[in-house]
Amino acid sequence: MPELPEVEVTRQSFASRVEGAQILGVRLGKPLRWPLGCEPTALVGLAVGAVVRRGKYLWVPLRAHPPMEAPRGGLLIHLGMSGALTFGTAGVVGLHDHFDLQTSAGTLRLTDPRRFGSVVWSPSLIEDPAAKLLSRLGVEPFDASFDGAYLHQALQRRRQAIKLVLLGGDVVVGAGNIYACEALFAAGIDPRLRSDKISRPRAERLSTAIRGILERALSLGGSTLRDFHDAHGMAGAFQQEARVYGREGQACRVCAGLVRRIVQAQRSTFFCAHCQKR
DNA sequence: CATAGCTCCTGACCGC
DNA sequence: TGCGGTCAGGAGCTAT
Repeated sequence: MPELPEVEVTRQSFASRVEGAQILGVRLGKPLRWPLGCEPTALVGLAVGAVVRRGKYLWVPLRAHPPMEAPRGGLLIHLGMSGALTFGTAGVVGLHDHFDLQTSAGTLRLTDPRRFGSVVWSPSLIEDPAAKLLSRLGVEPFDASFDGAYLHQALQRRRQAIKLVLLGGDVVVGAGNIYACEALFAAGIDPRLRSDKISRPRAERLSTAIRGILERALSLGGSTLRDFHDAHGMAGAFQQEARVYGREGQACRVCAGLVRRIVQAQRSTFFCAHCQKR
């Protein structure tokens, strides 16, 4: 579910409220993708710092009380395919609530039916396991370093279809299946086109499209396909603006041709063969 | 190094 | 209503 906009919307919905809170306890449900990596009780008494996002990961820094003391690592959280975080008064523990961080300001809860998500303790962002999980991530789409020149240069080294390179996240992070499809539509590029065949001008358009689509989704609170919501329980609205994603067989909103669905690396790709060229 | 395929898990949906 | 098959927003791991 969650791509960069959904993760960022989630972060914004609880970061300021949890910052400075003290950890009172940790509750673990069924196993997530990886074990927590520390004794849950070892976190009790630590204070929560400023939550930051890297790609689709959230880093929750922890430090000893009082806050002047050195950092005591943090929690690296990923929402996987079906994860959602809520923050507030902890209600009844549901079937899919697999992690609670109980703090003096409220409980941060991960609800994740498929359990592809993870909460992993790490001593810092530059030490394992956090460093390992973040090491191959590409640039942030909103960084100044992400531009047409960078994208073109990075794509020159790949022969995979452009859609798969965007999904890979090692050139630029943040676009999952929905936004990769939408960005390629916006840029007028066929998702099957080999990355190294993309010209400099088209790379320029694509970088602009990726940033634009993610920005637009962010401003709309993300996409709600099945049940995404932020930590306040708010749904997103971007999916109503989708030009191609999930619209197989429907008329393209630009040329009225039929939107097609193909499968690339076992994942659906939606595109308009008339508007998107090789 | 780049790439292809597999994998984790549960729920929703579709056709019979 | 029940059953089986298919598909789903992610991404690390392994083998080549």
